[in-house]
Amino acid sequence: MALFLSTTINKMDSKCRVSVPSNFRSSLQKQSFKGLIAFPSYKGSNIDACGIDRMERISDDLDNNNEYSQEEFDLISLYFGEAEQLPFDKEGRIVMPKKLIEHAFIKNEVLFVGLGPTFQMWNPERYKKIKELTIKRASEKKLNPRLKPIPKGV
Amino acid sequence: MALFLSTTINKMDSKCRVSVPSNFRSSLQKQSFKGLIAFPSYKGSNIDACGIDRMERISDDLDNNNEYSQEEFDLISLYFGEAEQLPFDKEGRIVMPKKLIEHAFIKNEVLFVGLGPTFQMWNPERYKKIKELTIKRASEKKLNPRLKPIPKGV
DNA sequence: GAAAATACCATAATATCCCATAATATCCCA
DNA sequence: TGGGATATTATGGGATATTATGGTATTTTC
Repeated sequence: MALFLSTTINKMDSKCRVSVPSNFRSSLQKQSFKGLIAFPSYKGSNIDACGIDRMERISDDLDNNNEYSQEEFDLISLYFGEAEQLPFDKEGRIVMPKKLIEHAFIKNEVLFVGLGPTFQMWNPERYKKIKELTIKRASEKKLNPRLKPIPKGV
Repeated sequence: MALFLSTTINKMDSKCRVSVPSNFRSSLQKQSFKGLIAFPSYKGSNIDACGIDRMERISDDLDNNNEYSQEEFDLISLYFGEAEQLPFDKEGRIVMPKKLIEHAFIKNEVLFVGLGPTFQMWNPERYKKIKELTIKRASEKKLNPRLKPIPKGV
């Protein structure tokens, strides 16, 4: 499974083309669909994305696992409906659909943020603000930013 | 699981390349990603690092564990965005990203400090100062410097 | 046929590879 | 155990490949 890390800012041109960072691309290129799956985040004004592998797994899980509640099932279904399948061009770029551009207030720069199995795309300034807010809230609640339950054997 | 021990100082060249100490390298080379994961320490001006194995476990844990609060999840997510995946070149060097160089005030030397399952990278002079301060504080509080029983699994 | 979408080509900047070398560490066998 | 022979490091620099980013041409779509 892919592991997306680090952040990169790339430019979006007049045709709404954006180069996907090469380190993200390398794992996406290995998958059955050469590109990425993107959908508007329901939590905020950013775009959630991942490779097709993850979507296939979620789909299989949804099909075989009866532990989902009706609400969960409906929510996931919504995701599938709003998901966009964005193929790479020869240069490793994707074309940003208008819906996503509007949802995330993308101007001419896109910030890619790795989140492990998934990643996000942001308007860089918006990301900065949200990040600062997250840190502020965490320090107010005195959350320990250390990765908590250390996984077995580590 | 990797066990990083001892300290080494290596030079960073004009291309920001640093040779990773061979004893660290040998265990990192065995992992699925030939290189290391590095991120700015939240505690101070140094760099925390480990192998991909550790990150994969943390990522899986985050993906499958529902016991995190939203704040915790958001905060940990920030880490993934700040983490850098640094591959070895043929000679066993990594290229230090500008962000990390700035965070840790790296000049032309990098100090590698083994911490068991992880390790750190420092500006050597800064490390020396912090180390002296730590010892001073410990002696003031009359802490017993003997190693306590090592926690299971670490 | 006009507009939109896609493929194709060009290029500077950057990152990576590949080779060279000196210093150090390791081996090996008398 | 000594000490020469061999291998491995750490480090440097030039050559090569890759990236990100334009623009132009060609194909679709309606």
